[in-house]
Amino acid sequence: MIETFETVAKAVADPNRTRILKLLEGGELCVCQITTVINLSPGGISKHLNALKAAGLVQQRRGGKWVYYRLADREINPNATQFLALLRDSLNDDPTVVEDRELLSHVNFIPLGILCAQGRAAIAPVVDEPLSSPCCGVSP
Amino acid sequence: MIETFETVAKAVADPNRTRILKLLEGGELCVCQITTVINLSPGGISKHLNALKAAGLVQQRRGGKWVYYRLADREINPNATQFLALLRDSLNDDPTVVEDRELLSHVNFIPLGILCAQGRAAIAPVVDEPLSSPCCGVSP
DNA sequence: CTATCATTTTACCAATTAGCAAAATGATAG
DNA sequence: CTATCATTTTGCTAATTGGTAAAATGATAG
Repeated sequence: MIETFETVAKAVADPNRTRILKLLEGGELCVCQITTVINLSPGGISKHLNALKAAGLVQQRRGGKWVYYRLADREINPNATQFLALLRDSLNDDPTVVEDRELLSHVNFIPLGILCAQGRAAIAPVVDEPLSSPCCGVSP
Repeated sequence: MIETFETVAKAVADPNRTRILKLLEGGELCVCQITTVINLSPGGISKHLNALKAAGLVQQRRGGKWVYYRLADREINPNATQFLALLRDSLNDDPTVVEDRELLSHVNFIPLGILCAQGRAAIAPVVDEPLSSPCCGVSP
């Protein structure tokens, strides 16, 4: 029992995993979408997702070619539910979380086929553009 | 910000530290009381307490020869407050936590001077006695 | 001021973990 | 069936962490 609690707390105690959980608060995502936003190797993301699943924090579903993850809705583990509730009220103003959400909003426009193939390159131009660079059509 | 959250979550994600926090829910305790119940080396306990303090989960107070720790009451860190609330509703039926509380109830009868000097030996006879050993005055 | 004693810090070891690259898996499309 | 492609698993390395023993600290009592 204390072991279960520990598993969940450990799963939450990693910044990349909390970032993933905060992303999933917006609804389910496929692995390559998560990978694009968090910017780790696919293997690394998969391992994190596995840790979250083992803790009962997320669930999986295959849809065609892709695997989608979402926050656990079925109550597998009461500890997990409580941690998810805590997390929902936390970090909403965290710069990294805000940035991830912003990036995700761009990612959402990209068809999965293209996104999975190209990864971050599919959105790179948007990413590197800071704010008000004098672009396209400003008078010489 | 996410770093603070991570610090708190990491602090909670260790079973010996959660045991300490659950003990402190009953009120402040001096280091040697905690050491006796958790049964780690003093150095180890001190390090755990330091991690909890760094996370804003506990506070310190010196009283004469001894240092007392308690759950953070001043709101140092909103994350910490939330985790403490979560923890208060968790693990209350956990065997280890229950056992720790039981042991603490015995420890509470022992003057600190004796407890700090003798450590677990001061309560050892109670600890090893299971339940109904045929003791003192049962007919031959 | 010195000795004592609770606590903290330090030095070190064993175990765990996050990360990547590359191989393995397993589903889909032809 | 075979090829492709998303995801997972598998070594492997570097870094972190929990534990102890022992030295250092710092307050108290004589």
